[in-house]
Parts: sequence; structure tokens; C-alpha cells
Amino acid sequence: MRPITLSIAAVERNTGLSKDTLRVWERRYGFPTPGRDALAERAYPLDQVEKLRVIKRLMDAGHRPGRIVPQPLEELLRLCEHSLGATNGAGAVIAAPDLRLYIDLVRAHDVQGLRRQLLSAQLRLGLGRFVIEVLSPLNTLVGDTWMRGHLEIFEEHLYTEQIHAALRNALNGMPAPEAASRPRVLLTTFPNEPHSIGLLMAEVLLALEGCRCVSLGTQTPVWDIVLAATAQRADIVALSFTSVLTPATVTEGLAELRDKLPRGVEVWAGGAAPVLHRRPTPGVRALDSLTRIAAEAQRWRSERV
Amino acid sequence: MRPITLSIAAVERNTGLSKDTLRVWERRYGFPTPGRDALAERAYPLDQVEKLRVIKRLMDAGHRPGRIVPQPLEELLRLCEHSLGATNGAGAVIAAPDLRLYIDLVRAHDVQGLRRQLLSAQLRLGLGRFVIEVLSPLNTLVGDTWMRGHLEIFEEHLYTEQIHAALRNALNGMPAPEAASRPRVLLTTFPNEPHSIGLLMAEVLLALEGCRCVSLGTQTPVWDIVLAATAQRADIVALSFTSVLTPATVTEGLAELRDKLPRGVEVWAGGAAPVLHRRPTPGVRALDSLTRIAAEAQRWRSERV
DNA sequence: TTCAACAAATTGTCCAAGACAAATGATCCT
DNA sequence: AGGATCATTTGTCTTGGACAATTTGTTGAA
Repeated sequence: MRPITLSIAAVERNTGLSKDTLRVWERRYGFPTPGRDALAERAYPLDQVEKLRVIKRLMDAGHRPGRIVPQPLEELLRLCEHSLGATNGAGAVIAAPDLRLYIDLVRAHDVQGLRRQLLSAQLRLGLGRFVIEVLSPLNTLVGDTWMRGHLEIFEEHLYTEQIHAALRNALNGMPAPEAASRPRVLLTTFPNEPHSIGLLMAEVLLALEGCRCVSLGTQTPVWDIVLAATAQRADIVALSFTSVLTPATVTEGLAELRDKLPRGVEVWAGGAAPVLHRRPTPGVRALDSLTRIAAEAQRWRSERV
Repeated sequence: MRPITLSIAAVERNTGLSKDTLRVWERRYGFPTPGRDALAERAYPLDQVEKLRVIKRLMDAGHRPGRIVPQPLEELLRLCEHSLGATNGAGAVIAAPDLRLYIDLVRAHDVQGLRRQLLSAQLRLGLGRFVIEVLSPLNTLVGDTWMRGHLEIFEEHLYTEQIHAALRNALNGMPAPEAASRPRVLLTTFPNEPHSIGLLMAEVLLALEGCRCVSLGTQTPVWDIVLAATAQRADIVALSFTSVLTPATVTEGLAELRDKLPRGVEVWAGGAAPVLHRRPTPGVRALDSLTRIAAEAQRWRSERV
């Protein structure tokens, strides 16, 4: 029996590294070193894909490919422990002891327990603090844990599904804002950005501020975002990003969107894509944290009085 | 001032056609015919991008690129109106009168109205009939309408988001089944199958029958489905399909899953993928309609007494 | 030391043309 | 009508080269 391998397209999906990048790394740095299948096409072994994911993670933390791609895996993991801790800093790590509990429930596949725990935290802290202090760092922690290979894919799915349910549940329970309430916020993500949890968290926080939210779900083409914003007479278009999209895609997409939207409509961009703050797009507000949402909503209101 | 143009990456983002495809069409069919910018890179005029979007729609409706890509735009628009009507025939259209109302609300971008209408139908019919008699045919109708170009992408997103919310809402309001209740059902889709509405509808109907449902959300690799089924001690693995996946992928995936799962675990496959019934996989139950779910659940119970 | 300007290295994306398997359509034969 | 066989269509992958944009390193002046 042959070991399991992935095609270059599958690796692109899994790692977020473009086919071009994967090929040029192979040429320049001697990694990855995919075998070839019967058709002489690249066949990436699973462990190399794992390593590529680690590399991607490190690059998001500011490392450069030339330095890290040729390194052996152990060296990279050492870097992970070190620099990830440094970057993401005290916040996540200090909070960790509490959050471990959730991870343990996931690892134990205790869906009911996880659901109870989430609901209990939500009631104890209130919805806003629950999202900001529990869900958000927990997502990062789950991401980290998964990256380091300490979580199966299906466990991550299990977790994501419960968070999804919890957030929808919360949204559903919130009173509808008054019909004339402003601002009107349109939420979505760009094509190829399938993660909806950030979107839902933002929607909850916006709704808490009394904003009228309309979500398009994930993966809306730029032109359709513009159409929707016009149709809904949106005051704000809010986008959520992870690091699945390449920095260039993010920047160009935002510039294009900003250009096509009417002047009066604000563009907010948030999420875990480093490029948002490294190279901010003119006319786009990059929110570095979910906590900023409330303040920004209030700013919008004060400016429009 | 030069006319506005888009880079190849931007066109990929806007149309969903890969860079490779765009280049090869240019070579083969003589369209698109992008100019070149100062760097000698392709620069696509907006009107060509529009035409590409029309082409993409027609292709989703079953047309082949060789026939339509070289056609002039007017011809394509005629095709949009004309040929799609013939393909999908009477079934959906006859059911239309009642359902048209929902479509009209979507087209009017009346999110609140749509939400109210859905809730009202749900209360009037009861959850089970609501899902089977309203949501399911409505999904088909929306799909048809979209293919004919009578619905913008963002309108389809708007609709999908509301259905999502309604189903989550319903699930959330249902009483938790007893701890020992059986069967335990694991729900998910295969990788590259991103549609979750079918999954949610199935989950609702299963929950109505008192099954203990655990959903993994969409896109779980086969091996992880097996791991999850084992971890959750599932009695049934339920999969949802649309026609995004190629028939081969569906058949092979099901065979592999069936092979790796313990004998005692049933595999149920449902959804709008014709191959499920054309070439049924041994050991897999292909459900041709959501109405079958209740009966199948009862069959399972009667067999395990 | 500190800061600016310039040179060098790094890195992602684009290009061209060719190849080929999988999917689809056409044709012929029961 | 249904089924097997052959031809065409079509998306994706391949190689190797090129280049602009960014980051890094160095030099020289304040």
C-alpha cells in the first residue's frame, strides 16, 4: 500500500500557499520534495504538508521563508514555542489555564459537555465578554493546538460546529434593533475565505451595539458586495480575514472594494491576517481586535450626528 | 485617463475562473483578449469581465466553454433567458406559486420580511413539513432562478444566510434527546462539498425522530469521518451531496468510507447528486428524498430491537 | 551613536507553450 | 431505447525564465 499523498491543488487548499509559491520553494530552497505520481505530477506526503503548515504559521508571525523553509522540523517547532508565544503574547497564554478546559472537552469528544460549558460561560460573563474573552482566544488556541498536530481534523470540526451553534443561538436570542436604527452593517468575506466564525463574532458584537446587521455569509465576490451594500443602503461593510488568503489578494481586494463603494460607506476589516496592519489600505479601517468594534460603532454614531 | 482594467488575479477573484483557465481560453477560443499593462501583464477591461461572469453562469447551468466562449455577448444573454427554461422543466415551476413569494422577498432585499415569512410558515406547518414542503423545494427554486440569471449572487447569499439562521434556530429550540437515545447519527459532507443546508435539514428531521445527532459541519476527509464515528460510537453516518463533486469522487469516497467503517455502522447518502441513484454503492443507503429520513430512522429502530 | 540614502538580496507572481487524463459527445451495434 | 467504442473537449499540471516590490545590509554624513 502506498502512503497517502496530496496533489499540489490540495496542498494549496490545505496550506494557503499558492501553486506558484510551492513550486518556486522547491526550486530555491529544496523543500518541499514531493514525489511524483503515475502522471509525473507532484505528490506531497502528509508530513511535508504538516511542515508546510508550520512554516505558514511562522511566516504569519513575521519569519521569512528563506530562513525557515530549509530548517528541519524540530528547529521550526522550537521557533513555534518561542516566537508564537512572544507574538501572541501574554493575553492568550495567561488566559490559557481556563481555556484548556474547553480543549480537553474537545479532545474527550464530549459534545454535550462542551455545549454546557460554553453556555455557562456565556451566561456568567455576558455575551460581549464571552465572545471577546473566551471565544476569540479559544479560537486562536484551537488553531495553535491543531497546527502543532495535537488535534485531529474531526475534533477541530466538532469544536467549530459547536461554536457555530452557540453564536447562531446567541444572535437568534437578541432583540431586533429598531427599524430606523443605524449604522446598517453588511458582513461577509472575500471569495476563498470560508471561515465564518470571525464573521459571526463580529455580528454578535455589532448587534450588541444596536447596529442593524445583514450578513451575506462567506465568499462574496467584490462586485456583489458593492451591489449588496447599495441594495441594503449599508453604512458600513465589515470583512473578516484569516490568513488563508494571500496578502496580495487581501490588499488588492480591499483596494478594489474601497474604490467601487460610494465614499460615504465605511470599510472595516478585521481578523487574523497580519497584512491588514502591516500594509493598511487607504480608506479601510483595520480593526486589530474585536474589542475595537464597540468603540468604532460609537465613533460612527458620534460622527453622524 | 486609461479605462479601468483588472489584473489576472483580480479576474480570478471576480469570476471564479482560475488563472490557468483564463490563459488557456485566450489561447484556444480567442477570448478574453486582455490588453497589457506597463509590465506586459494581462489587463482585463471591465466589459470582458462582465462577459466572463455571464459565461460562468451558463457553464454552471451545463453549457460547455467551447460553444459559448466565442459567442458574442447578445447571443449569450439570449441563451440565458432561453435555454435554461427548457432544462429544468415543470416540476419546480408548478410548485412555484406559493414559493414565488419568498423569491420576491429576496429580490426585494427584504430580509426582515423573509425572516418573518419563514418563521410563520414554520409555525403554521410544523417543523417537519416546513423543511420538506417549503425549504427543500424552495432551495431548488432559488437554484434555478439563480442559474437563469434572475438572481444576483449576493441575493442568493442573502437567502442562504436566512435559511441557515432559521434552521439553526429550529435546532436550537428542540429538546435534547435522552442520553441513551438511539440511533446516534454523525452528519457531515466530503471535502470540496461546502453546502451545509442539506446537512442542517437532515439534522432537523433526524432530531425530530429523536435521534442523537452530532454534526461535523462540511468537508471532512474520509479518514476523519471514520475516526469521528468511532469516537462518537455512531450508529449511522449521514452524508449530504450536491452536484459540486464529480460522480467519481462521490462513488469512490462512499466505497472507501464503507470499507473503513465497522460493519455495524450504516451509511446514509442524500441530496441532489444524481449519481447516488444511478450507480448506488453497495452497503450505502441512498435516500432519494428528505421524506425517507423518518421512515429509515424507524426502520433502524425496529431492526435493533 | 543616529539617521538617511543607496546597493544587494529576497520573494511572490506572472508568462509561455506543451502535455495529458478525465469528462463529454458522437457513432455504431445490438 | 440501451450499451460499447472512438473522437473531441477541457481543466490542470508541467518547466524555466523573468521581473517588480519588498526587505536587508552597507555606507557616509550629521
